[in-house]
Amino acid sequence: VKIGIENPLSLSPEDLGQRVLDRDFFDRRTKEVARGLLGKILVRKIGDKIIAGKIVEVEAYIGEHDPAAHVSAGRTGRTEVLYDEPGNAYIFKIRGHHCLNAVAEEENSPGCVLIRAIEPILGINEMKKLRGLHVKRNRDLTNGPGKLCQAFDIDMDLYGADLTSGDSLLFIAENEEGEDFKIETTKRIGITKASDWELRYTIKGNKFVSK
DNA sequence: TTCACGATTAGCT
DNA sequence: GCTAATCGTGAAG
Repeated sequence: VKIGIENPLSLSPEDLGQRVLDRDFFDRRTKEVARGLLGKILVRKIGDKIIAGKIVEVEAYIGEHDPAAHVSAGRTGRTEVLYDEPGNAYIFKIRGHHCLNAVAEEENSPGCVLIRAIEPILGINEMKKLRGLHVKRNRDLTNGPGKLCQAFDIDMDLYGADLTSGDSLLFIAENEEGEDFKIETTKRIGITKASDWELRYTIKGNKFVSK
């Protein structure tokens, strides 16, 4: 069965908790983690409701030597979690919008992967409520880092959340029923520093990427 | 305390 | 495609 917006019940919440990615998945070079996260399922639990979607677009921020990374200026208050163990959530605010990252690499090696777009699977009506009436098309629910955080109700309360536990309010699961895809590599979006570095990865041809 | 600067979005033309 | 709105963070004074 192919996972997608046409058959949103093809994954059960119970299955998703069983398929959670372990910490070793994130304990690799940031580029590998970024590419590996494509096609995986982001899962959010809000009370008895569950929201989930397939990751279709990510960007790698590869450490202090990356001029576009927040850690390029060294360790600061908001970047603390990046220096901790991999597999946790790094969340920050930009111009009034939240952005979700998965921390990669071992302790004191502050790489992370920005989740930029998701294909909705479960809880689409809930996403619509959270995003607001002005959103007409389903593809506009989650095709941007700030949009998907709003659709998944992700804010600073989830800073440092453990993405590797099925009991967590936010985690990432294996997609055993996913179809094959090709990865497209491009320049990162919306940055001025190191703007020619090709660290953005998308599922080629997917309609839910941000551009 | 002030100030400049974005890993953005929505609503225009 | 272009741009105004928007606001937390971090560095300087």
